Amino acid sequence: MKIADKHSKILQASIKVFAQKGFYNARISEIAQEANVADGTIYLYFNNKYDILITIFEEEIGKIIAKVKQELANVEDPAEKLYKFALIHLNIVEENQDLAEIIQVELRQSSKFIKEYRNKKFAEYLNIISQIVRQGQAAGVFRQDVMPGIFKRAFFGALDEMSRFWLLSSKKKYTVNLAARQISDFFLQGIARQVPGRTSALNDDSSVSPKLFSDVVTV
Amino acid sequence: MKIADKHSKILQASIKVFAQKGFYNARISEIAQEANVADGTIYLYFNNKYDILITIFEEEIGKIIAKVKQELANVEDPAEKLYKFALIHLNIVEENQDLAEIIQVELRQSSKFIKEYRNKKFAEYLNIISQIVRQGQAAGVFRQDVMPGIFKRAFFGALDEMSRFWLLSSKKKYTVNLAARQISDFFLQGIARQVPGRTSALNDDSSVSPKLFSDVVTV
Amino acid sequence: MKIADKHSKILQASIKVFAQKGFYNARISEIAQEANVADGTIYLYFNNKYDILITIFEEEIGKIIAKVKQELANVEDPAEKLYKFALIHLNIVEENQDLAEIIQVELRQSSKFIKEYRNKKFAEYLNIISQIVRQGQAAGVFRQDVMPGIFKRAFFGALDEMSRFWLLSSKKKYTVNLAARQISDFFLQGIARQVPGRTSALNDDSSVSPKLFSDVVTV
Amino acid sequence: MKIADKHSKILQASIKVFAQKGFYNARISEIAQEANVADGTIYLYFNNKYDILITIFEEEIGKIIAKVKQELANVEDPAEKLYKFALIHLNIVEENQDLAEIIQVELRQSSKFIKEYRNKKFAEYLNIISQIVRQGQAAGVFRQDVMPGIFKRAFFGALDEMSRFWLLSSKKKYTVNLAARQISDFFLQGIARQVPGRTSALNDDSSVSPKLFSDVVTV
DNA sequence: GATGAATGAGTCTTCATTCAT
DNA sequence: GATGAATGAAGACTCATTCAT
Repeated sequence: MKIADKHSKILQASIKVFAQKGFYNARISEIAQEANVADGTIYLYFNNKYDILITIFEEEIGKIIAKVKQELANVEDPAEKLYKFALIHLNIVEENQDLAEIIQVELRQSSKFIKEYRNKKFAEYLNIISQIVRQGQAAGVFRQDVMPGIFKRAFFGALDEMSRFWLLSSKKKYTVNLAARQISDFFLQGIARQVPGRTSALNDDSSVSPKLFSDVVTV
Repeated sequence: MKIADKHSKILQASIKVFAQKGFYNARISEIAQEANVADGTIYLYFNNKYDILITIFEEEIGKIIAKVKQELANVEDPAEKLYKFALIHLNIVEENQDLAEIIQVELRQSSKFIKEYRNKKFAEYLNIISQIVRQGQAAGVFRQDVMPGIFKRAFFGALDEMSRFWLLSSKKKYTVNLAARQISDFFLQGIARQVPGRTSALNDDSSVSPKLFSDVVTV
Repeated sequence: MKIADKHSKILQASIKVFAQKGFYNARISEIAQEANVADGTIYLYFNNKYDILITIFEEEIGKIIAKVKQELANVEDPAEKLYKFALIHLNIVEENQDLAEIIQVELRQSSKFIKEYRNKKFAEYLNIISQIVRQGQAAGVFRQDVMPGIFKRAFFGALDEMSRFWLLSSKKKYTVNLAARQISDFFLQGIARQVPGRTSALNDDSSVSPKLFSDVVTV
Repeated sequence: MKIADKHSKILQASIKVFAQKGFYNARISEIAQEANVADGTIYLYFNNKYDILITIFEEEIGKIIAKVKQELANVEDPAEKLYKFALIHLNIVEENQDLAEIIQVELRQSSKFIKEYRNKKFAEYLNIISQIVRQGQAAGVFRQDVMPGIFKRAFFGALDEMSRFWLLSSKKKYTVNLAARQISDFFLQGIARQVPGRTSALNDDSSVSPKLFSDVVTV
């Protein structure tokens, strides 16, 4: 058996067990059993239990980011790109439920390492969104007063919460397509009914906009 | 010292320690020290460590829901209500950072109890949002094709992710007001620049809209 | 309330709880509740949990010994006395089941104190039996080769095991009278059918008897 | 080291420690030290502390019963069999003092499990005695009015109490042979001096005997 | 490399005992 | 004297990690 096989087998087993039990309630012996190896074997491939978790993040999140970037590469229209991002994100969750569960749960732990790690690695993912926004603003199709740093978090958070809903409930109320379409449209068009002659508050010259920018603490 | 005092003292200490270390890495002895009581005293007020966590949720989340509902009571305009909700939510997070940290981290654990609990208690909170949407739709100021069940999750998720950002970074890039304004405007007006004569995809009669509704699996 | 009352109330409650749960599984708080006093009150009357157990032995066993001695006082015939002893012993067990349970169980603990205590206090009780034997031997109605030191233990053991059987089974197969009669007759007449001309092995001049006495290690 | 070895090593160490300190005062760490293994190792072979105790009973009492039955197999005469039983029983106690101590002390605990267990396993042992009695009655060498259900308990109790005496006192006053001979003779011939023409009360036609049988509550 | 028996540090929890009221 | 809330020492048990085979 090739080394790569066993490394991967343990990783896949860990994803399954961590997803089911959570990191702290997962037992090394369970992972070993799931991976069909001896307990000790795991330590030939990983330094410790925590290292397995980190490796899951490193390897799997990297793959996801790469996949999303690649699939967005040939979409030009920023609005379309945003919708596509939502669709891809939700599809990945749908197809990797165990992994998604782990990322959602364990990446929120308050361990110092996790916090730093999330900041770094996650930034890359979130910045795909802010890039789309900036591109749209440059192209003049997105409002100038939208702050990409806030938008990327809001947009990701919306998708993320939708994902959690799916992971929790076995039966799905909405399809991935519907959710992706609705959410991207919320962010693109808003839910307010377009009243002729009325423009968005975000474009408003009045007191609100200036105030918005004076709210910025740091850039 | 009144019983209520000690119960509360232990709860506050737990919130602090759980937020700092996470539930699994928190030691009962740390909580006891933080609360200035003996280890054993904790067990006069709580059945076990897990019971403390549950009690935090039960008592604190209840307070929050009550507070939000009350503060929204005298706002009439649905759009204004949505903005207010965002503002209140973010302010509560800002003012209860330890508690917010715990809710964000521990309420995602995959324990069966937590899952069920979250489903129940959280539904109440999310439904504040969907009520606003339905009210807006009834008043004709929100689009009819917005699905409240998706919207409430998207809107909450956006706020929640923004909160996490704050909890992670010590220095805040954006003020609460700015974030609340931006996020509620994203959802109300969308970020797409209003092109005269163009209507939202959500209102579009074309292929997209019909497909949206055929996507609904369950209502 | 008189002090004596509370001391006694706690003792009676302890007997009940110790009998039900055993000494090690009995909780001071249970005893307090059963005695209708506060936990702390128990320590006004006893030094510690173990002291309660000791006191039960001291006070109650003393009463029993006195009672048995008194009831046997006006019986003259040694054989009748033996039967009477059995009857009284079994009746006391019958009427003080909780206490009997405790004596049976806890007085066998291997604690150094208990061992010494049993040796001392118990000797007094067992010696009532050996006195009867010696009296019978002196009167010429009991065999001379019966060793009172062995007999007292055998006779007591027989009654004790019969008692345990009663304490364990809720429904009684045999009456106290029947058991006392049978057991005392076992020891008095033996169970072997009397064959005319045959004498007991105990009276036998042959190899056995001399061997019996040469077996004595210490007197 | 073979698994059987360690299982047995822990069991033997437990027997020693339980005998010395009693079950409740024995520490797992003491057993581990005595067995020359780590504390945790014990839990590879036993579920918990109590399980060790149960296993001691299950494995050791079974051995004893088998041994007694086997050694009695080639004795024909019921009276001789009774004497032999006494001898074997006392010899086993002599040779397994720690085990005997545990059986005497812990098997009397009032735990529900112990009670049930004792009832079941012990019945088997006691019934060896009642079988001997029935055999003797069938052969016409034991009296018909002896109740085997009472006799077995009386006879066992006598031996058991004698054993306890040995376990408590370091120096032995009597040899095993002497005690076995005396006790079996007590039960076979009785201690009353045979007066010519006098028959046992058990055979008496008078008021006593009929009363005996009317005392039987259940058969 | 692979194994899995063995390790022992670490922690929740219990409960006899104390002592301020 | 009586209370019962508070204490904190003590111990069973778990499980990540090691290492001899």
